[in-house]
This record gives sequence, C-alpha cells and structure tokens, in this order.
Amino acid sequence: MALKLYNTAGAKLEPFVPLRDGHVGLYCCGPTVYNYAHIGNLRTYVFEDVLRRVLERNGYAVTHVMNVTDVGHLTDDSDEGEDKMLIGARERGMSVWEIAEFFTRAFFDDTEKLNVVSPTVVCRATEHIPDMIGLISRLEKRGLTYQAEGNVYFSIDAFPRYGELARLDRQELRAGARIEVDSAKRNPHDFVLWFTRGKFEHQAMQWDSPWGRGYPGWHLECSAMSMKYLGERFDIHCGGVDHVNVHHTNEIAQSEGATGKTWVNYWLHGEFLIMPSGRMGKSEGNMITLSTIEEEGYDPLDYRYFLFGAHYRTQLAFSVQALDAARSARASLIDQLRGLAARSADGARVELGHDARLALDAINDAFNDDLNAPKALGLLRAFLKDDAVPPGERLAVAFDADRVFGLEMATSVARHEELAPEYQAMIAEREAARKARDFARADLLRDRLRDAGILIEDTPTGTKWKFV
RNA sequence: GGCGCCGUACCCAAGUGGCUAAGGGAGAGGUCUGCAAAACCUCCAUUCACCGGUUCGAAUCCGGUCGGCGCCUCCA
Repeated sequence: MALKLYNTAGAKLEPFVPLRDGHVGLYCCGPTVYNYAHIGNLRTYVFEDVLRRVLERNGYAVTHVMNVTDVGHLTDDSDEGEDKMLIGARERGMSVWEIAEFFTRAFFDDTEKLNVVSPTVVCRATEHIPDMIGLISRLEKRGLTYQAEGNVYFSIDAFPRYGELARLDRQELRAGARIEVDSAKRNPHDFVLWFTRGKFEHQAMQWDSPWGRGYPGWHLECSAMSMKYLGERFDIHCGGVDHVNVHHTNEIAQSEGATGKTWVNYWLHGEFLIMPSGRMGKSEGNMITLSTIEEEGYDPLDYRYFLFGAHYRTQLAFSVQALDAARSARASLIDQLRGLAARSADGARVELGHDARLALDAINDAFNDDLNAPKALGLLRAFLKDDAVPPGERLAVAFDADRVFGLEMATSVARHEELAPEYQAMIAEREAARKARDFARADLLRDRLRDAGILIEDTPTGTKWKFV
C-alpha cells in the first residue's frame, strides 16, 4: 500500500506525493526552550519521529528541519504579558541565553532517550533574525503590513485566504473572548511581525531592524527558517493540534503572503496527551516530565511503547495504570523475542517465508495508512504468537518493524547483563540448598536476590535470573 | 458563541458498510515447580453511550439526545 497521510488542509486522507521524486522536505515545530518539555510535548516529537521513519522506510530521503524557539515570547498575544524567557531567567538566576542553552540541551536529552532520530537541521530563532527581517520586508513590499504604535503588524484583511487551514470563518471569530484586544490592530486577528514598543523594554533579547530595535513576532521564525532550509515550497509541516488555529494559520498567511505560492502541501497535527484533569501544561499544574517518569522507575522506552497504544490523531489518556500496562507489555515483548532468539539457530532469518512476508506487508500497510502504529503493533504481537512460522522469521519481522517502532528490540534481546560475583555466589548457594532440599534456605536467598532486583526463575533447563 | 475530535470489555485501545469486533494490561483456570516466579496454553464484549433513520446488511453512513476533551491567548 502506498503511503497515505491525513492532511489538516482539506481535512482528509490523501496519497502522499512529494514535490521532488524520492525526496521529502519536512518541517516540525520545535520546542520553546524556557522550561522542560513535558511528556505531552514529547508525544508530538515521537509522532514526528514515526512519520520520519515511515517516510524513510518508503525510500524517501528526508530533509527534516526543526526550529528551537530561543527568542523570548510574550506570555500572551494581547501584549500584556511578560517575556517567558525573562521569567524563567529570573526564577533560576541565569541569563536568558543560559536558560535557552540549558533547556535546549535538556530537550535533546529527552528525545534521545526516547530514541527519536535527530532532525537533519536544527535551527535556532536567535541565529536567524536577519532572515526574519528579510521576510517582513518582503511582506511590506507586497502591502501586507502596517505599523502602529511602534509595532509592525500583518494585516489579515489583505490576505483573502486567511484561515483556510483551520476552516476559520472570519465573521465568527471571537477575538477578545478571553483576552483584551490590542487597540492598535486594525483587525483583532492581525498579529505582530516585529515588536519595538518601549513597553517591552524588559525584553532581554533585542536586535536592530528597519523598524527600530526590538524582536520578532512568534510565528515569523518558522516561516523564515523553513523556507531558508527547505525552499519556498516544501512537502510536510507538522506540530501539535493546538497550532492549527493560530500559529500555523499565521505562518501560512505570512509565508504565502510573501511568496504568492502554496507554501506547504501536507499539514499533519498530533493530538494531545490528556490527564484526568485535562490538557497537560505548566499552568494547569499537571506537568509530568520524562525525568519524573524515570524517577518512578520507568524506562523512557516504556513511555514510547505507551504512545503506540493510540493513533497519533486521537487524544490519549495518561495514567500510571496505563503506563504500567505499557511497561509490562514491553517487558513481555522482549521476553517473547528472547524466547524466539533462543529457539532460532541462526538468529533473525533474512529470508522470509510466505506467512512472514504477509505479516510484514500487513504491518507496513498499517504504517502507511496514516501512521497507524497501534494497528501495526497489534499485528506484530498477533504474528509473534503464530507457532506455524519459524522463530527466526518471526524475529526478523519484529526487528524489521522496529525500524519504525524504534523500541531497540534487537539491542534488548542481545543484551547480556553481567551479574556481580556476590550474586552469582548466592544463586549457586541457593542451587546447592535446593539440591539438599533445604528449601527454607533456598527461599531466603531467593528473597534476598529479589530485594536486590534480581528475579530467579527455575526452568526445566536450569535456574535463570533477570533484573526486575 | 464558533470550529473540531471523541464515547468499543475492569483499564489503555485498533477497527470507519459485510468473514469469528485487533493487540496489550489486569483477572480466572491449566501445564511446569519442593513452593513460587517466569514461560507457555486456555478463558475473558451475541456487542460497540442512548434514541431514531438509510441499507439485503452499520460499531462503522445520516439526524437527534446525553457525556467527555481540545482549539478560538503563548501553548505539543
């Protein structure tokens, strides 16, 4: 089955056809680095990782670009807020530049732990200010901007197709429903391209521009940088669903406003991870980071496995119970694969028989059907139980599918952990006790090993152990 | 108020017109075991929030009701 993707623009499933044969230009909205990413944010990056892996599995050479928003941004668009970076810096006693560097590193630590493949290009907003200024100038030449009270605004009334992506009805938009409208705006939904207003003298990062010293509006960086690295037209742009209405809508306006061309062909949006209390966020007070999860004894890959429980376009309910289920499921999968490896003389077989081939095709079809990872995982697990297929072939199918799942299956199966000599001695002593039918002694040793995190299994082929 | 998504077993969920409604977790029974654990085997929704309609046929399409969530403000 050829790759099909759900395009937010048009709101339907479409066959994927790249602009250039064999190549894909992919832009993913990256992190704002004034705080740790939480596991809800990370869900989106795992979804994008699956997208990239599926594209590559289909033979495309992918140029994957991601921005890092290290420019301070207001806490809200009504211009009343304080710069987020500044707040972060003050709270932590660091310069805004140090803050940005610190959380950028933290972000990539997290994605690496989740086995997310690094983007081809990672670009920082602060290193592309001239590109953004250039874009504003182009918009200015085309008459799509105006200046008011020191700021440069994009005029959405000068861009007739405004809001098509989100199917916004301009008449029905309710500006100011939740915030106060900036009185300098001609249309309440106009947005700032460049800030200079003295009111923001506390803004720590500022640059010179034709409109005065200041800083760029938030949406600008994605337009400027994506076009710089991928061209004025490219294939796929993705991010979280929350970006559809404002961020991506505004990006399209300023990008297509500047070039006069269709900017992006496919828009993909990942749904939210939902807490019992609703959306996860710092202000909601329900933020969980990857570190939190690790401290609770979960492996980051347990979380990755958990994410494959649901399709990327459906909200996923997070709970400890659900994460526990994922951890157990991943452990049992690895055990299952180890069992298959033990029963296969030559490990993962390269040549697949008819049934294995069929199963792998079905799994690939699931991936190609708008990245249906949960279906693919279900198919894989059903297939692994099929004793009619030689163990080596089952293993091979799993490892092949893992090129997309990214669960380190082969590594986990091959891992031979070393046991400290004192524990080896305890196991030997327990064996001796069992032979002597001193079961009280044997059970005591088993309990002690258990307390040390070592699980004892007496199997027909001898005593085995593993870390819990 | 507008736009959008969702409601499938104890839990997380796949399925979007037609074979027995995936898969995982939990649970139950069994094999094995000194006992366990692990592993393996078996069982676990005549039914898809509710009501009405379309159809030979619907969890799947249409209308309505109830419930949940998201976006419309920076936000994955």
